[in-house]
Amino acid sequence: MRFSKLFGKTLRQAPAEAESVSHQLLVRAGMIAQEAAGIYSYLPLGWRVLRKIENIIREEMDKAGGQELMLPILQPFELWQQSGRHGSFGKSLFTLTDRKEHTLALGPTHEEVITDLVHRYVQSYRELPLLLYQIQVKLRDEPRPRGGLLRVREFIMKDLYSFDADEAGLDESYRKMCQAYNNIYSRLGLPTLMVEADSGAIGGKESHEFMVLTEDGEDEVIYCSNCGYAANVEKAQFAKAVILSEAKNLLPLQEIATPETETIEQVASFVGVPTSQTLKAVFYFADGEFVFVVIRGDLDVNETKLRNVLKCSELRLATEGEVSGAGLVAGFASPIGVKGLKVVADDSITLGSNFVVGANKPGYHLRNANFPRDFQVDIMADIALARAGAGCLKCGAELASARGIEVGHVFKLGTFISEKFGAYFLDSEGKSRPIVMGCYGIGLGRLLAAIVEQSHDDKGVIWPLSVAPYHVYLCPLQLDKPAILPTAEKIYQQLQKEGIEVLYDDRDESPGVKFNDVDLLGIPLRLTLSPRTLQGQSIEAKWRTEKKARLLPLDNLAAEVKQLLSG
RNA sequence: CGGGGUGUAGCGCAGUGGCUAGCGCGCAUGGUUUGGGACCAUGAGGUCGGUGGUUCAAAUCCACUCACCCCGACCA
Repeated sequence: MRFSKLFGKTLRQAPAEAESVSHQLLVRAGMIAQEAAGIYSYLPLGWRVLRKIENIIREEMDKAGGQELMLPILQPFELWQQSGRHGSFGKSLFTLTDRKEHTLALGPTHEEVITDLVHRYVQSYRELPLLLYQIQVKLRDEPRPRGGLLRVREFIMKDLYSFDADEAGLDESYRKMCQAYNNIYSRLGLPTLMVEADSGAIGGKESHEFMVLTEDGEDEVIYCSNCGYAANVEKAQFAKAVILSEAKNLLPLQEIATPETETIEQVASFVGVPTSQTLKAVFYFADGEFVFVVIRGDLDVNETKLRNVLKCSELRLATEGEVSGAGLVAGFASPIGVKGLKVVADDSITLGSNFVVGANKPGYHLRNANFPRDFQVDIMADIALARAGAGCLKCGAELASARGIEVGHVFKLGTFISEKFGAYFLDSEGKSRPIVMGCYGIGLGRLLAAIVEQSHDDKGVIWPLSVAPYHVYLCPLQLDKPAILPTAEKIYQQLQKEGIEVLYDDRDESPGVKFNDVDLLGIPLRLTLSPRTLQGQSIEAKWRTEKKARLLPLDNLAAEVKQLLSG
């Protein structure tokens, strides 16, 4: 490719709205351009990178036994009613109305379509297992697109769906996919961490995410460097310390005046106990129902866990008005004596005794509250948020925290979707059983952005060879000097003839401009031809990742370059 | 949806009521340059996000509205 003909120019300054490193660099390099919030065009260079990522993914999916197909983006809304997931996807589901006033959804994912498809074709266990995948555009009306390509509303995603006869088959498909994912990340030069995850709106049981650890990641990962336990904070479990009160026995309830103590910290220090000796009350609205949540004072509520135990789709904190409307006194609320409200407790309230709780009247708390002596709960579960410093549930070592970009997510779906769509098969004994499903997604654009986030310097992007838009940047200097241009042209032809991907900078620009552009674009190997090098019948070769250059003889250059690229 | 911010040339920005809206980069033409974002000259490029209002006069003041960004909520 001749640089002079390339569509998309490099920019010295990134647009003001670009905040994340990958967003800035990709825009400055002329690889992507924003059209609207969370909607981007890929320019030729960016598209080349994306297609390379796509091909690597495709190769690994095929190697794992996947079969590629193409599914519709326009989907009958009825499919979503049939699966019941229109509720869990909620407003993220784009919908439109056709001329016959029929509602269609723009596919945010394709479990519905593929299960509906598979149920019409698969009738026997002999046809299983089946691994089907697609690489195509998905649309989600995200509440807040952000970070350039990191979170968008229109994106290209590889999604593979596995169909197995039983749980053991699913386990095998799941294992294969995890292996394929690790192959993909390794070919992309992207270190990832596999973490336990919540399955969210997709649904299902076991689920893992693949995280690229970086400070600007939007997810938080809790991990144990001793035993290797790692989980998204949404899912992370931890060992809750057992708190022993000074008194060994359960003491009688005692009301105490606690003026102007609204927060747990104020209450604890006023009464003279640690926060772990108190109980905290938090109020939510879950699908329109008021919920009273109680948790030990030193812990916080994990809203994802709470959502899961409540099996609700919409969850938010209750407003002050709703709290007082429920007959509660904010800041002094108490689980003791509540009537007619759903009470959810974290199991930490059983790991201690003689707690301080609100008295449900302003300015007063109660000492020595004990469960279940003094109050009852409707649901007791782990709904606590893990934090760095807590103990690992598996080995007891101290947990740590890091931020990450989610570049892959795999789910064991089970049979809930196949049952809804009547995707049953006959097993070897002639018995009808639902197909056991899994799904495995990778966002290509996010992957591209994650590579940049994780591989760049102050000059620009540093592409790994496997996805670089071009492998070689051919850079003649002083084009008006004798023999420079003809020699460069000849080299360009030779390299192309040998199948080397070369970006030929035929522009009449100063050396500084060219060098800065190639660094920004992140092309791995730079070949510089100047009167100086030409005098010795040589050309200078320099890797993007290295400071030092070396001279290569001009004759047999293509072979030399090939050697360098393969080595 | 709550909080904060920004909309002036392709990009970055200046311009707090005054008549012809500027600067840098980029772009075009000519010339001089050439190993890390050269220089000179000339030039093209603007419904100042939109609508309505106040005023003799609005990029500038007021109201409404739209778009985009950040934090939170939410979300693979």
